Amino acid sequence: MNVRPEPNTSSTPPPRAPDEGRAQSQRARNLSHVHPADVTLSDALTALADPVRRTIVKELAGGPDWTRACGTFDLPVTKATRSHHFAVLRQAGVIEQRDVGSRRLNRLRRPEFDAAFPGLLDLVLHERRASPGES
Amino acid sequence: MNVRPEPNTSSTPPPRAPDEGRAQSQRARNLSHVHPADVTLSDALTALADPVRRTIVKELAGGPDWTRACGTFDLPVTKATRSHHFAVLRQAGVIEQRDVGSRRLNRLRRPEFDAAFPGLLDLVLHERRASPGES
DNA sequence: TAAGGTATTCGACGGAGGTCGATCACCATG
DNA sequence: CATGGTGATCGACCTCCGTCGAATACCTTA
Repeated sequence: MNVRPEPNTSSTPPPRAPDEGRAQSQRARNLSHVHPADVTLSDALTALADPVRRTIVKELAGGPDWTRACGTFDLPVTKATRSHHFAVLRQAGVIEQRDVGSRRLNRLRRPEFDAAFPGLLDLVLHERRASPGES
Repeated sequence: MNVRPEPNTSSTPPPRAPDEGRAQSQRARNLSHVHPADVTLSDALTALADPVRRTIVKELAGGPDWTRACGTFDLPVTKATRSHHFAVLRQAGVIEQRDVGSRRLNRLRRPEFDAAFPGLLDLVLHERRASPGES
């Protein structure tokens, strides 16, 4: 699980917290990212094999970058599980996160992830419905 | 886990057991296949998330169809586990199997699986090495 | 400072799945 | 028929991981 300097790969200029120029907060310091290029195929497939995580990815692709906080997703799990899934997606290079105020905004790493695993995200985004299986 | 009539989708004419025209043996009757079109994305991703199964897929792609029996693969697991993995790949629509004599020959369902999950097999076949991580 | 909202962390639980040895079924030879 | 080879099945074990409640940390607003 490598961690990169993480240059600004965003397609849209990300919003900033009010206290812009100050030192990183402890919360932001704990936010470690992994670049898709450093992710194994095992980790990528495992991350996207979970239906809850695929729901997150699909909802995230439905809107602009940096507009969805973790709590705004419609998921059939509690806060703790939700937080776990976001961490897995982040460590698998699928999403990028940034703290703004008390919320944590998300972005789907479309171009970088596509470069590392061509077609994989498309497969997820073209999926009819999640797995649980009712119409 | 649907089971289809399974028409002959092979690219190469598959070999036949010596007793060609006879009734299906019990062994062949237990061999149930699932067409990739009937496989969920969850099952496809889960099947290919395992390093042992990806090794099978890659070895299978390295030679012609219907030339590799289950026992001819170089896998770090016992017979029982090996048999389990082949069953998972079969139920996920990744491979097709056919009994010839006392052996069970395999075929990678390249065109059908590609049609159902474009790019997914390519991702696996282009993977540098399996996950365990030593060169 | 207090209160409320957002999100992570911790510890525990339970189920799913990868693994194995042993056994069994089937096929092909002597 | 007996033997050996191939592969599936069974039962058990164990680890991983998805899940949760509770506690904690951080931010914002009053």
